[in-house]
Amino acid sequence: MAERAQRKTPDSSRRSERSRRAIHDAALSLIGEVGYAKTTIEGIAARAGVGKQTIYRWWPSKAAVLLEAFLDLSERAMREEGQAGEAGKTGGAEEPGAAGEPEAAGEPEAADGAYAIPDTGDLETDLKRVLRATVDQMNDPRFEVPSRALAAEGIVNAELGTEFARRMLEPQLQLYVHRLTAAQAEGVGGVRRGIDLRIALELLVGPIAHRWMLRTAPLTHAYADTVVEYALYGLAPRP
Amino acid sequence: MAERAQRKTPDSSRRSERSRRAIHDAALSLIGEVGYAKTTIEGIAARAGVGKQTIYRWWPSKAAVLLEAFLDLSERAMREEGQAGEAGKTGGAEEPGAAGEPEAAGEPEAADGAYAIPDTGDLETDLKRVLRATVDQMNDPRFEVPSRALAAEGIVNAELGTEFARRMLEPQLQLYVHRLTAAQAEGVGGVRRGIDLRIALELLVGPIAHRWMLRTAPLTHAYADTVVEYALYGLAPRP
Amino acid sequence: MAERAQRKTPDSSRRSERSRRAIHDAALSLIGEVGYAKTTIEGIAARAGVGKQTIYRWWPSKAAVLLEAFLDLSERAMREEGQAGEAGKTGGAEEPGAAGEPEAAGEPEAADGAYAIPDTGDLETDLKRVLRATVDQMNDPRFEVPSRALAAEGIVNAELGTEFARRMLEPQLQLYVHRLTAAQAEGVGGVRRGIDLRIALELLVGPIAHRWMLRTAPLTHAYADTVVEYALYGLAPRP
Amino acid sequence: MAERAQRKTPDSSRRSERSRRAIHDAALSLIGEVGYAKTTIEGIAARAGVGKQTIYRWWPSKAAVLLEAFLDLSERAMREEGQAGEAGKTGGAEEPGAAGEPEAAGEPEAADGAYAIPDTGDLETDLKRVLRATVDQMNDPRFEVPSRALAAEGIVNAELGTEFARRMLEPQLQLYVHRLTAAQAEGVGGVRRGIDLRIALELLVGPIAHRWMLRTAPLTHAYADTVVEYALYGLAPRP
DNA sequence: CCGTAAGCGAGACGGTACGTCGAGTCTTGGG
DNA sequence: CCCAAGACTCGACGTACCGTCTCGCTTACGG
Repeated sequence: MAERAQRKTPDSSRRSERSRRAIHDAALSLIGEVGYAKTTIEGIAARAGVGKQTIYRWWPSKAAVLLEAFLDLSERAMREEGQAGEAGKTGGAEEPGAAGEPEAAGEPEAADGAYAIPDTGDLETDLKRVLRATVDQMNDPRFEVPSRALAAEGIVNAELGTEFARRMLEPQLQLYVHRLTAAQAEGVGGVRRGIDLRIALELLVGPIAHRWMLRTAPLTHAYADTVVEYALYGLAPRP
Repeated sequence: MAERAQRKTPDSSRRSERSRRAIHDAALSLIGEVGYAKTTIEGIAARAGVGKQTIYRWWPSKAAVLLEAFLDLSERAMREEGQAGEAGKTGGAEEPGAAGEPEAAGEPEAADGAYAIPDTGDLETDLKRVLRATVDQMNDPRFEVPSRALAAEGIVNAELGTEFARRMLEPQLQLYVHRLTAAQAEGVGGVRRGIDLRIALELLVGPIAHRWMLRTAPLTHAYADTVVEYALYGLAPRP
Repeated sequence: MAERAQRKTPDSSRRSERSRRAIHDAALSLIGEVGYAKTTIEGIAARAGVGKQTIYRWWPSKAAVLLEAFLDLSERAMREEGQAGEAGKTGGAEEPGAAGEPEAAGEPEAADGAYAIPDTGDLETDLKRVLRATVDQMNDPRFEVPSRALAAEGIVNAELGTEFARRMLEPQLQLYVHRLTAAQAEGVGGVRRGIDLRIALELLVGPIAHRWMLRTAPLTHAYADTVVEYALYGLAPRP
Repeated sequence: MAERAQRKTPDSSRRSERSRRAIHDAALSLIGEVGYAKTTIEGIAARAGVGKQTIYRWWPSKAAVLLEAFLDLSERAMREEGQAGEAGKTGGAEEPGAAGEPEAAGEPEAADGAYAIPDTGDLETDLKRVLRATVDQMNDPRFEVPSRALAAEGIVNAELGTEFARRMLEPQLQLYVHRLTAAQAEGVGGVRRGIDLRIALELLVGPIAHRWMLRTAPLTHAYADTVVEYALYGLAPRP
């Protein structure tokens, strides 16, 4: 989306990295301060000390600016975390995915193997750990406003929604699929054969997203734990 | 929301029913035609043959107009359906709630008893029936655009989101709770004691909502069925 | 203008005198406070504690309300003055004429003879006296704002302008004509025969009005005196 | 007035001359067609094919637009006239001044010397000529509507009134002062020494303005002539 | 003496214009 | 040719009043 030109494809090699950064920062800070709806392109340009045209030249819409800025933010956040912590704790899921593909800029993305759901052999514990991390991230105010803005935009705007899902969410969701695949291979103590893992994943992640969306009740670790338990063992009485 | 005044509480007994209706209709048709973002208050007023002030007098925002119009639509749709069909088929869930209250009166929960999840004694079948109906409704183009618009607005705007959930979704969700409560009482073939029914419900409805939101894959009856099965019997191998 | 009906001539015998008065007062006070342009019918109605329709029923325009209110004011001012002073001093000219015909209400208008330019036999002195009074009235802040509003409206709106001139100004101007007629009869020390008195009057009153209109210089008694002298004896060197 | 900024002083060097012209033309034509009161900024913008903001950016009010447009018109009218005629005929007075300055430059008095009251040595004749021209201009329908609008606005709005007088009227009035000064130097057949020329001028011009304002009688050449005669030789019998 | 038909206060209504904001495009001057 | 700056056209915002139209209510009259 970043590379999409506006009229006659500007020469991206001459692009000012300084401006790009300033626009990201301005966009994120403004959205944090006044909300997405009241954030304007003009406002971003002014705060970034940039001409409006510089934004229009490189991005097709306000949402695209935010998406890129947010991707950048997540990536940076992840890198910091990755340095000092171990990978397992990191794995957010749902909203603010960790391993977005880097766009435009060329920094190599090492994540793939680095950020994975840990496999202690105990599926239940592993899933709880990851889902708790996801819940934490969703509660992090730094991420909440932009996440909501992007999710909202994505619900209504299919193109951006797809982009958002592909770049932010899918990488995370794939981690689940990996872990569940492993669990399915284990036999006992894992996941039943024949289970569609994509749907299995949604059984875990859907309820979290639902509660986040509707704000019907707070998102807590306890909630995450219960979701994992119910999903693994079902609602029906065990025979 | 209708009674909420704007500046110095207009006299709602003098309110023109004709205008209210025309505004609802204009709002829904415009949103269907050009989408929520490009629908303007000015446009609604023009199409409804109404002064802008008449909208501003009675609603605080475009979203509020749409919410009320949509509630009205659902209600009418329900009434029609209720006349010719039986209740079981009706029970939509997630998005476009069926049992909106008559909106002039203020009761938050109006699922008169008329609209309830059927209880054939077979929980799995009953849930599949309802979830399929929900899926159908989500795929109904008449509802899709406004639903997405309201959901998007609700994600970002907590006040409207709460209102939306309270008036559109909760009545439906309560139906699930009722049915699950009955199932829990049954003993065998139902729901395990000790299960938090609110969470149980989210296990069923969350995945549907998730897929609808992210558009990762089409929402089908088969999907609904699978979700019910996984939720009831768990992902783990049965002992 | 007051009697002109709006649609189907309301029954003026049932008219509320209380409202009429309240509207006059509200109109004058509002115009004094915020100026004519920012005075609105709605504002007058609100301050008068009157329904808007009551204004629209009896007056065709804001200007008409003001005209009537101002006429009323002048009349009352005159009556008060007339009680305690002698007539000669009173005679204002130009703008806020004294002897408007009373409208609608039936109070007898005694003015005609009462308010006249004094005839001491010395034309120059008499004219100075009257012109000084006119100047005083134009400088009276109580009259200035409404006068200017009405004059402005009258310049642009011929109908109202005529009405204004006829009811406010003409009575005053006629007084000049009377006095000049007498002066013309006198022979020496008066006005030359063959002089068109209407034009003579304008020679006296025009310069005052001009200066009032353009605000090029303050209106003073000295100015009035000089105008009288120049008008009587001409600009050219006397032979 | 054009350079006066609205909020944060736009850069007048970037100003679009095309728009300025279009706005002038639109304003004058609309005022001619529907009158000043029914002319709206929105209407001017629409007819000029210009955004409203472009008007609000450069002018503080509708009246200011008209003033500038009218100044421009007078200037152009003058230039045309000046090319083909001799100066004497030109001298309008009162309302639509002839010698507007080029307005981009700021000199308040631009009567280059080119436009002056002729001095044939016969003051009476000279004054009649000029006053007749003034009368003609006041009767010219092209000028009447805008003149009345500006005069009306100026009566009520001191700031605009002053501006109007300074830029439109004063240059003309100064011409009178020049001519009268010359006349005063002449001795016999001119103007008496000791006469205040400013007041003398008002004696000539005031009556014309008065009659124009009140519409009490038509403005004719004969009237102009009579005014000159009365003013020069006085109303009183000559000894 | 009692209905009934005004005038009245109140204020909702369909409109028009206001003055402002921001979108997205275009132009200018500087690096 | 990118960029900052910002003027441009356009369209929508939310507000203020317009002049018309009900509403109840009071008030005086005429059957």
